[in-house]
Amino acid sequence: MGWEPVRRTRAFEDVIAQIERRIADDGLTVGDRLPGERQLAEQLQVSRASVREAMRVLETLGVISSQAGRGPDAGAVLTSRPAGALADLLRLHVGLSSLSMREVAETRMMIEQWAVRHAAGRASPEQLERLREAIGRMERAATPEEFVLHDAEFHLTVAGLSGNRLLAATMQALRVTVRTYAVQAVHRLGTTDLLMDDHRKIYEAIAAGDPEAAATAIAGHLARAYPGDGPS
Amino acid sequence: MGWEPVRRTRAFEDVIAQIERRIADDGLTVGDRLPGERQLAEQLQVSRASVREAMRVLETLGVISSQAGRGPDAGAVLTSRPAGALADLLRLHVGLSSLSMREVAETRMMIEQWAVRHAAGRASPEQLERLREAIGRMERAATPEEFVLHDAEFHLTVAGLSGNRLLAATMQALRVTVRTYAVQAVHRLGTTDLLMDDHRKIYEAIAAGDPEAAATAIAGHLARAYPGDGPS
DNA sequence: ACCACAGTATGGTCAGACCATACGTCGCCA
DNA sequence: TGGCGACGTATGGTCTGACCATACTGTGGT
Repeated sequence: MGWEPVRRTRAFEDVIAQIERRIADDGLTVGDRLPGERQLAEQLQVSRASVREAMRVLETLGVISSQAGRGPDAGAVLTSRPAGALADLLRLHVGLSSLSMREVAETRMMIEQWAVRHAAGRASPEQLERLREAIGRMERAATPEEFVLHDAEFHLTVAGLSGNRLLAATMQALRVTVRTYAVQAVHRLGTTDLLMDDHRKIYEAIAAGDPEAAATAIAGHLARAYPGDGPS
Repeated sequence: MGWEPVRRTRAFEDVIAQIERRIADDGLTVGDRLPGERQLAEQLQVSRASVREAMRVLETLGVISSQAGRGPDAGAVLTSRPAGALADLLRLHVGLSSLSMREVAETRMMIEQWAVRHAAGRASPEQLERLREAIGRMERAATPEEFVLHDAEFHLTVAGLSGNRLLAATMQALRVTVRTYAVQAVHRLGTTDLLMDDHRKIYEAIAAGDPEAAATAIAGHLARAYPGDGPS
């Protein structure tokens, strides 16, 4: 027969569901505060431990941020940090070998190609300026670590050109995940001249409004950076 | 001066870090069991509550799965379910309006275009067979809910063609997120004839090995499905 | 050989306590 | 009157110890 297993909901799942419902019904939004853990526990008729497990889940998903003490900033506040959650997710699954660096790098290629294709010729002067500044800082970088830092800034700005926060957050998480590899790869290359040329080509294609040239430049750059696992 | 705030790590964060280290060092992999909560608490010199908060985080990220009782399947077992974590993340952030359906739909378009471009002409006979079966089931679907179910099967198979588990998992999460919209949109359309034509075109382009035709077909299909927020 | 029952290890939940933190408030003193 | 220091208090963070529900494991009887 069509029997369904009794879906036992754990207390903390119920807490999450009710918080979610209040977000939808009461129109709670980023910046709003949730009731304290003790109050929430009493209102929902569960123990504080269950409330805390729910908080931990929501915090992991980048939806709340908790602060001890007293005052306007204390307690659990609704936030929006999907990138942190995605980064944790990628790090753990890569560590478990349930995702490979190849897949991560490939996803990155996809996002950046999409972003530059849709941004070529449409980037604002401020965005172009940010790209130029990042390139400038890369040129002046003294160490591989510093270079990678500004390289990340460049590529995150590129992802931001898509105007899509989900893609931007994913890109940020991907960068965090490959950061160690990136530093090692820059060390290995010795020089960053080739990478700098790539960045300039990418910038010019975007500024010139040539989608295919930008996509090609990105592809070449990432192919150089991930010869078998790489940086930037 | 370059003072950094003392980053006081919470107990459960330390637990996560140590579990992560053991995954890396001891080569733990999917299917392996973690020690029981009580034992872990004693070994790490923290309370069971802190261990449980760490477990909740890892479970949220799709890395472990807990089962009560006794025996080989009981306890916390390492798993790999990134899609569930991604779906939770999307649902909450869309609910908070920190992500829009437009961004979700756009991301979906990007993944599917990438997948078909890279799969055209390279899909295995089994994969093509799965696509044909999904189309067949869509044709025989009696209700919009049923149609959307098999439509999801088709599109997930398409995403799987990329050979990239991260993209496949993301696609799965995106589908879950737009599912309600999809059912409503099919109701609104009244007929599924146009959608069926789209699916056949996509299939043919993949089978024929024509990347650009496949990409165009996908784009047209999704444009039809998301006129302002849609299905399929 | 089979089966029923007690034992036991597991996660799930709860209650209550204490600590650390950071703001609010009150009152003292200049 | 203004400032400033001590105390009060609400917040999250942690711990302890207990009990429940679940599901295997072993044991003993038939």
